[in-house]
Amino acid sequence: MDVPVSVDASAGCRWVSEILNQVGDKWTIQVVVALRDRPRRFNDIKRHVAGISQQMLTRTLKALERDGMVARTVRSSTPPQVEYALTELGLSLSGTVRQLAEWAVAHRTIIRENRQRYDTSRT
Amino acid sequence: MDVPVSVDASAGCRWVSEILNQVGDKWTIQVVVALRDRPRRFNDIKRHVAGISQQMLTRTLKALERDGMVARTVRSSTPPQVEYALTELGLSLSGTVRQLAEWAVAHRTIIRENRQRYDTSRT
DNA sequence: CGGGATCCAGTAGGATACTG
DNA sequence: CAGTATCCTACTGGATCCCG
Repeated sequence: MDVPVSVDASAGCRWVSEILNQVGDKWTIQVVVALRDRPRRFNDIKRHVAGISQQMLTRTLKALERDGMVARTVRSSTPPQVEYALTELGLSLSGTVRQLAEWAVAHRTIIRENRQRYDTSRT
Repeated sequence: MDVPVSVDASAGCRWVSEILNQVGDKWTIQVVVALRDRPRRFNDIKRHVAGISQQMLTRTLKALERDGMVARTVRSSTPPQVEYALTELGLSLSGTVRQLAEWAVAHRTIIRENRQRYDTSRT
């Protein structure tokens, strides 16, 4: 893989924005995190994420499947079982996201303080 | 700072989503990238980002300033000069984002292929 | 030059209700 | 159980005019 490492706006920025736009939507990460340990079925994910509607879960899973982040396996039986699992691509993303997650957790206090200071300073 | 490093859904996920929601919006990253090399003034950033409206640039900069990612310096003169610079917090974020950027660039081809395959497979 | 205020279109996302 | 279809609301983002 001989990929240019530098991200100099022209080529990379649009893509980074696009990726982050998906990853940064309201649910994608939480779904990915829910799948990181093991494959899960639809309502299993729904229970794990908590707060997501079946509508949004469907959309999120479809987007992830489209990108090849998640593999969908249908087992025809009664009741039907559909299992979702992270692919290697999805797993590698989750690893990268984890770093951002740790950054977010590590700096949440400072950010919270900054916001409060900013908000109160302009009453 | 005794912050738990693990991100096990309950505490971290909401924050990660919130951070990524801002970082992943349409312009934040590009603005941060524009400021990574050196401080810039409003229209300088606007020229550098290309495509952004002054409205969205204002909002983006305000959000970044609120979080303490960007410092705003006003130099009262004619014409007035306002300079924006990344703080250390903003710089550290840009470092973390850079990794995600590299991931995005490195996997863009695969993702593009996955999407095409998915889209054509369900014509 | 560096914005603020306003108006407006498009989309993300929530709440059901219905289906195989 | 695992979705699809529909409707509705809120926010995002663009354009434009105005102001210090």
